Amino acid sequence: MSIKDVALQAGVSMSTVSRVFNLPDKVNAATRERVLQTTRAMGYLPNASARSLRTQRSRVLGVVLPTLLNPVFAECLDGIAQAARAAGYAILPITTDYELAQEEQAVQQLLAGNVDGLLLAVSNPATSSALARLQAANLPYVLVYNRHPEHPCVSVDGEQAVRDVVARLVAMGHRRITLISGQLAASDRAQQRQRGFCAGMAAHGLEGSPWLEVPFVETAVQEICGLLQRNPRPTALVCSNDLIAIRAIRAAHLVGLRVPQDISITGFDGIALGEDLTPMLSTVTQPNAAIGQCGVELLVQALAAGLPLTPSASVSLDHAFRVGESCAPVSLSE
Amino acid sequence: MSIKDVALQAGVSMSTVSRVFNLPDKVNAATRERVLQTTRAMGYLPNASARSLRTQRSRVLGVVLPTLLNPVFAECLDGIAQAARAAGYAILPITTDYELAQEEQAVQQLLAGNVDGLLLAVSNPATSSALARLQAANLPYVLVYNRHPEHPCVSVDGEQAVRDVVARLVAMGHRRITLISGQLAASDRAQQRQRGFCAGMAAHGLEGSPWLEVPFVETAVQEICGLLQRNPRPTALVCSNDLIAIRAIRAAHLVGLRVPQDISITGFDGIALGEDLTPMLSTVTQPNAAIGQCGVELLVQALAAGLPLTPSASVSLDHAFRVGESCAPVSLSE
DNA sequence: CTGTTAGCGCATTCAT
DNA sequence: ATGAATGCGCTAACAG
Repeated sequence: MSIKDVALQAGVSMSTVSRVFNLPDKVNAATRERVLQTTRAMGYLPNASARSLRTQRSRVLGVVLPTLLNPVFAECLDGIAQAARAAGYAILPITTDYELAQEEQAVQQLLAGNVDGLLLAVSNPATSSALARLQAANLPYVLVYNRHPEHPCVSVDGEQAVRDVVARLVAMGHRRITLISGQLAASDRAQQRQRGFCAGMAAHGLEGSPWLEVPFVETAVQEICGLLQRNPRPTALVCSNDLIAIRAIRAAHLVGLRVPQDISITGFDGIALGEDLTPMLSTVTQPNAAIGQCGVELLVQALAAGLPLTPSASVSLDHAFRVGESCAPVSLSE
Repeated sequence: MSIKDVALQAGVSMSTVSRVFNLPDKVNAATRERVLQTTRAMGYLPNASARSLRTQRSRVLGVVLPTLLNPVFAECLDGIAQAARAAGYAILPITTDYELAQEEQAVQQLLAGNVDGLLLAVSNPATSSALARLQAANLPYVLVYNRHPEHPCVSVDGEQAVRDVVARLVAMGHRRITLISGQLAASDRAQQRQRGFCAGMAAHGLEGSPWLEVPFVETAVQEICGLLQRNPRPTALVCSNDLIAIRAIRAAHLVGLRVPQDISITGFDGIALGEDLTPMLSTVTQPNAAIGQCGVELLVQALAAGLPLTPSASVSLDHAFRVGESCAPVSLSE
């Protein structure tokens, strides 16, 4: 059923019906009421495709994220959804599983889909061909979580955050600290955090310490168990995200170590669940929902202004350290 | 840039360009190559709005879920995304936060958005006005997680599952078993599980046992702490989902009870994370991704056949009990 | 195998 | 304040 049917039924022209929806002030109050009555009675809904075809805008924001199985991104998407709804935009989220091919495909699909703008978290802004394509299309976009001087980004300073974590652990007496990182190639966040770790260790004359890369969640626990059974074992693990930290806690228990008495473990991301675990996760918290909200706001602003977003619009949000229960001073017996 | 520009550039008609994309066999191989060359060179992408306006199909499936902050639904959405992609469909997910008004709005938006079909998890299929609207629109849809004889559903038998859980606990010697439920009004799943609990208790002559409703996650830990400090306290908690179970474990620790030595705790849903917790969550596992996949397959089938989905297409998938570490026989001292 | 044409549903001139 | 006419980009007859 189309606007035409409504017009016929209400005894007005198509234009009038259209105006009722788009420029309600421009139509006589009585007529407007009659039309609205009719549309309700008929259950009429304006066709989104036709509308965007005609106006060249869709009031839809595309969202590209690695995965929703990591609560970080689910929380961020939640923030995006809220802010978008508040601004009168719908969202069209696509996940990429950290795969470049899917990143590209997602951007392609979104470009063809008439979205008005894009929020995305890519693996690596410096090398992303998806981003290049986006810029070529001249569509407003903003990166979330990524940091790069040539793109508009909403993020936190992960490098500094991890440096601080190391300092905190050192202050607790830890010396043998190991970084457990996800696949370093998979994201600039992992690299950022690794840099922070190295810098933090170096700052305390501990630069010799190694790190462990656990590319797949499935085998993470096992690999960490291996690490913990070496001699001497680390007294603290700095995990590059919360999901890894949870696995590290698991691994510690499996090899008979108590957290935090025998080993300290920190995470990164601040997923909500971490707060209800036992031991409560000590972790760097990012404002995940706010990152999404901020991204949407920047985008909507740019759309309203009709201007593309520049790197100078980038925002660095504050992180914090949640003092949980998974860290403790190194025990005297060490 | 439109199909027209490509046609001009390639020296063919619009129809030919269109056919290259839609009926490639129907066009001369040489011409096809030339056109493809041109489209690539120009960076042309077919406009999705125009296409769906013209064809009255979008190859998009709408998805309505309560929230993605609960990993159950994130896992399900992941399954949906995979299956949809495999079938050549895109997805358009919307969350409702368990609110009826948002459910309705979501369906409305999706109906206007030219989706070809819908997957949804509603609060209550029996009373959902969103569902009624959907049926009126004659758009194929399938419910996930919900169970109702008058709708096509993909779900597990939550009632039976909880009965089995109760039987399991009773076999371990537990008598004082309490159900910790989310907001019962918020979903038919919660009600289903509660029925299973009552039935299971009754089957063992324990019908007098009460349950605790914890409507908000924020206060759940506190409320459960209160429950655990009563005298006599329950020796086992049956939680109506995994997120509640995790909070229950937290609560137990806060009041000084060991899990499972002092109290047994079970969950429901089988979120992936539960397997890496310490203690590993003992819980009813649902095949969350498979539920989504199955829903998509049913929907795609129906779309291919051009027929709406009937309640008789409903599928009940198997659940299982994951024997974790959060349950133990009631201790002798009890 | 390819081109011409019409129209999907809507918003927007321009006219009245 | 309202109506008639046009075209957004595309696909599907139909014609050749």
